[in-house]
Amino acid sequence: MSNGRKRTTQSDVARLAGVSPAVVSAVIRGKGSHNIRVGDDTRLRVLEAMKQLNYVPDVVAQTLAGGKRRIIGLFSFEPVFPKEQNDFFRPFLLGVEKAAEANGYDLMLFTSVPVSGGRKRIYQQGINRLGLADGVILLGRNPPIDDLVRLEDEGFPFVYIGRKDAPDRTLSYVAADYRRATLEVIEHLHQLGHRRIAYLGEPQPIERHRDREAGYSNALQQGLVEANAEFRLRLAASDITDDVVSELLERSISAVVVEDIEQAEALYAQLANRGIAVPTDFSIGLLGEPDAPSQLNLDWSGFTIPREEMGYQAFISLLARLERKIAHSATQITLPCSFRTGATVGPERVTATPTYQSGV
Amino acid sequence: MSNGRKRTTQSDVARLAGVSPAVVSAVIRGKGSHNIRVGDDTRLRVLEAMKQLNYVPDVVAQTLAGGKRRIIGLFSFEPVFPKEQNDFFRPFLLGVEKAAEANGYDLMLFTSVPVSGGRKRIYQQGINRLGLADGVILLGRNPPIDDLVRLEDEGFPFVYIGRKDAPDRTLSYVAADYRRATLEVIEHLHQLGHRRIAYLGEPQPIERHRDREAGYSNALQQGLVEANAEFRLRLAASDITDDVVSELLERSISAVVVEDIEQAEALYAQLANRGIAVPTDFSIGLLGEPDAPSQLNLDWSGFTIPREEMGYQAFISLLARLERKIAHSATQITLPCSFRTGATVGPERVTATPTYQSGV
DNA sequence: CAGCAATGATAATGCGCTTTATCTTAACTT
DNA sequence: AAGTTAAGATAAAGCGCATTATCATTGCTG
Repeated sequence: MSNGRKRTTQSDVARLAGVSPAVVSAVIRGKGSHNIRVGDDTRLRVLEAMKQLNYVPDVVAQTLAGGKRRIIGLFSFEPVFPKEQNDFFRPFLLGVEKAAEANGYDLMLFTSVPVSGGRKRIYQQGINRLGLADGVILLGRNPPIDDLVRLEDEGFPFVYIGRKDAPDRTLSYVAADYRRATLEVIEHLHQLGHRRIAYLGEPQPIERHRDREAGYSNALQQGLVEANAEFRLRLAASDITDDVVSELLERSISAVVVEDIEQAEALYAQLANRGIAVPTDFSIGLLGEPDAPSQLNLDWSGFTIPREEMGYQAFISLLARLERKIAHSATQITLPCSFRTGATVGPERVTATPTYQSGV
Repeated sequence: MSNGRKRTTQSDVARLAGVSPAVVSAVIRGKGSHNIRVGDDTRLRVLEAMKQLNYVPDVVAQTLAGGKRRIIGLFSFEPVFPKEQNDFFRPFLLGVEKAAEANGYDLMLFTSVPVSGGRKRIYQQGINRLGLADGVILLGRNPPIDDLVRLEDEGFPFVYIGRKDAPDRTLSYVAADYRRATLEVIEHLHQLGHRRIAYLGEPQPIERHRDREAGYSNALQQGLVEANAEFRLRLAASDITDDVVSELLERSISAVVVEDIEQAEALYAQLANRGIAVPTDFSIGLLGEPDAPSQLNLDWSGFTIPREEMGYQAFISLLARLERKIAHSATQITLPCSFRTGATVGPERVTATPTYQSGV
């Protein structure tokens, strides 16, 4: 049907039913939209003919003629079905899938993408295959910003899952509120008595890291962290040595909030080397949730990213954009994370810098 | 581009480049197939015009006009990105994705499918949306066979992941060799001295269950299981009561091979109730691997299903079918499973029916 | 210099469907 | 009875592209 022998077409049906092709089309599309009226008996005759010929409308032709495809593309700059435990992306996709299903859309996974310099790209010698979809949801930690800019300039509707900024453009995205979530983690530490809290992050911060650090800045502004305790570190996990611990102790730091699980684990290990126990002697707040398989398998205190919800909202947001037919109108949505207590944060243990009466 | 304002078309490019639309088409398609020749300078002019207009070919139109779609559909009768731990399907999809990527195909996830009676269906009032794809890979434990039959009769190319039989039809599929794998599990039990081995399966067996049972039958034929020990049970997990254990003991059964994890766990629990330890006193071979989150979290002896490989092969097989343009030519592929030892199978403990000298 | 093959390009047709403009009757108005 | 409206259907124009048949040059052979 789709290959090999000739397809059964609308005209075949029309001929058999003794009507014009337009009527067949009208029968298929049902009432509304078109101004073709079909009598009940005629409709039945057409349906009968369709059945008899085993007729299946050609979606491609329908699409070309009609416009709406009801297809949303899904483009990931990383493998869509990751093999590793690392399930970071799955919840996003689940959310998208649910939204698609709820709205009667199909999903197109663009896997035939060109790779240049080890990175997936949207454009292949100036051509993007995304065109088959009405719009596309983008995904992945480190997209080539050029591609996004170009896509935006073309007016192709897309929504990024995760915050993405581009120079002189306002991109649409659905992001998690890392700033607020970071603030909450610090508030929690504050409630437990911590006043001297340091920040430990990726050496090469991008949007999602900067958002977290902004939360730390907010905490400073609000006095949740003592001003003279402000201490920001940007180190790769492998650079978190014993010296770092020394420095933290010298500064009387009692808690650290950490961007990434790898760094958190490295810090934990170095503390352990010194015989410093978490959370008894020292607290670590993870600014997120462990996504890579944790060797230590600790119950980290931190927050949960609403991944599935983000996927869902990305779809909805894209749909809204499509339906309003406003090509250039960015929507930026930020969803709250959920703070969750774990076993790596405890009450401050009054040591070098007693700020209070020692309570319980 | 795809919505709102007019699309940039080939004619636009042609006009700007001062050539006919056919030339633009030829430039896009590259050498071969068509008999249109384009001079180098002309080609450059066209490419320049394309770039300038930000032209993106319409895949739909390309397709309708006869070009290859390079799209393989993926239709699952169950959610594609399952929320639960139950990751049964993911490896299949991973395999398919890899194959698609390797062959420059895109994947179309059909999620906008109609649901009738709680089951996903391909046909929606006689219409299937699958037509956009060149062919489709089907997936899911309990498809409505009617849909498969109809799809097959239509000549729409598809491959099922998992064995599927339909009356009077030969369907294409990629399956795991459950029969052979079951036989291997029993051989292993045999080597450990077990001679009286029972079979425990689903109350409503379908292909994949029957294949396993066929392995048990083979084992009987080969004398791996004593003829008078033949004992086949088909019970839901909830029906596996203490009576079942009694019956097994009465028959001097020393090992059971079990189709499904749920039943295996139920049996394990009932044995434990009686104080019968696995694998010391009794052995259980699981005919597969635990897919649902196991409460017991046991290290089951059983076999591994080559899921990713199945996905990959399904794609390759479909491709072969498409390229040969043979609509009706089923390909059935069976891939071997890997036996793996776990902690639920041990040497037979000579009890009621001592067949040997009691060894170690 | 006639004859022929490449080379470079065009016009026109059609893929299968949707939709707009149009047409024909039959059924109501006043 | 003339005029209007609604119902039922059709013809025809694309949607954006690929392809086939065709044409105009130019270069080359003997």
